[in-house]
Amino acid sequence: MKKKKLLVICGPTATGKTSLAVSLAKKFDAELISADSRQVYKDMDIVTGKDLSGKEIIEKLRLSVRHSDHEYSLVPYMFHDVPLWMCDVVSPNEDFSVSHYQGLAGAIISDIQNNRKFPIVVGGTGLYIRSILTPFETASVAPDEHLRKDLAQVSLEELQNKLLEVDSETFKNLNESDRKNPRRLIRKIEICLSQKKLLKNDMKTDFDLLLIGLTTSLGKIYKQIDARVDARIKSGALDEVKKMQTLYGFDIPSMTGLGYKEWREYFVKKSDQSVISECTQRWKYDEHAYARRQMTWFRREKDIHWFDIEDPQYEKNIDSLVSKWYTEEKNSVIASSA
RNA sequence: GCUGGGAUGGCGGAGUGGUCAAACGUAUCAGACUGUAAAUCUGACGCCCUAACGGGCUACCUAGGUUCGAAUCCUAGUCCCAGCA
Repeated sequence: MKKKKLLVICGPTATGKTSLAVSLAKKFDAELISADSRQVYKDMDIVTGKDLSGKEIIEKLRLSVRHSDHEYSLVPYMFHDVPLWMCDVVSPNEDFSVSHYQGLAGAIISDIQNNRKFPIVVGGTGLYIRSILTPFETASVAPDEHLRKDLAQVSLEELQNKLLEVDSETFKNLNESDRKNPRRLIRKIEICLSQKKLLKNDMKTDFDLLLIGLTTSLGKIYKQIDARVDARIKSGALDEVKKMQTLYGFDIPSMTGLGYKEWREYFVKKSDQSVISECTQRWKYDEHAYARRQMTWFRREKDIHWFDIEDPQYEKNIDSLVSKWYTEEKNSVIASSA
């Protein structure tokens, strides 16, 4: 049995992943799947850098996918002459998480692989990419809103004790950092309390995989980020924030994204000019930190072929790598699942 | 020119005789991570040695001084800010 091809383009923000993906998709007649935890939200366009002017939909590719009691009707945009999936899939106030991504993007990928050419996953959300490559079982344990609400009031120490009581093994396996992370502790408790029977191992996928990472020095990334933030503000980012704020407020997950959360003070407290520059700087710094976090995630992922975008040859090098991979036939040795 | 306030680690900003290499915040660097992931959390952060416990050196504008001991008190100087002229 022939393995199915999947190309992944990842790396920190502001390194030109999308435009690389577009040119590769054109060349190899592929479809793009965004791996971006923020671009899944409708109407959050300028701040998240969606850049979907025109927004023409490819109706004939529409795909209906069921995930945790919801029916999602997915459809790609025509983006620079290439189909682009997983943008605008839910409203900002709708539930969305890795679990959704794993289900929806997974379905899109098989659909493309079975019926058309091949998919290119492109984005900077490491966990989402991970969920495609090795889907995980605990993703099926849905949040328990009651429990979360209760535990939100509880002190760190109490959370630790609670988890210790519910499942001491799990607690002992946690590292120092996670033991001090309330959100993680709550989720662990949630999983342990759920009656769901879980498989021990992650499910395995068996793609003919090529991972490409784009990067460069942090200093250069910071410069890129700063310029991009300024540009987004010029194109009306603030109006978008204001609109979202009026519609949803600042207290929903989608509003914790970079470029939104920083404006809370400006829109809620005092809206004078001096605050604008403070918030803008804050936004830039937060993006810097985000790029760093992305790097620490991706550094740990094995099998990524890294390219420095400062290298004048990088596009050429990627091109030949992909061409070689694309024409190469790889047979699956063990077809495994679950 | 006079009067008052101030000068602290990359930045902001505590500290007013010992427990201060100096709270806290922030930037920066590194790390974690499996239904909030652009989220959440952890560590480092004057220099040097040590695997670590720890130790050494240099530091709170500058120069002197008081004191067993000073970022903290005194004197002079430099610069900054505010009020007066």
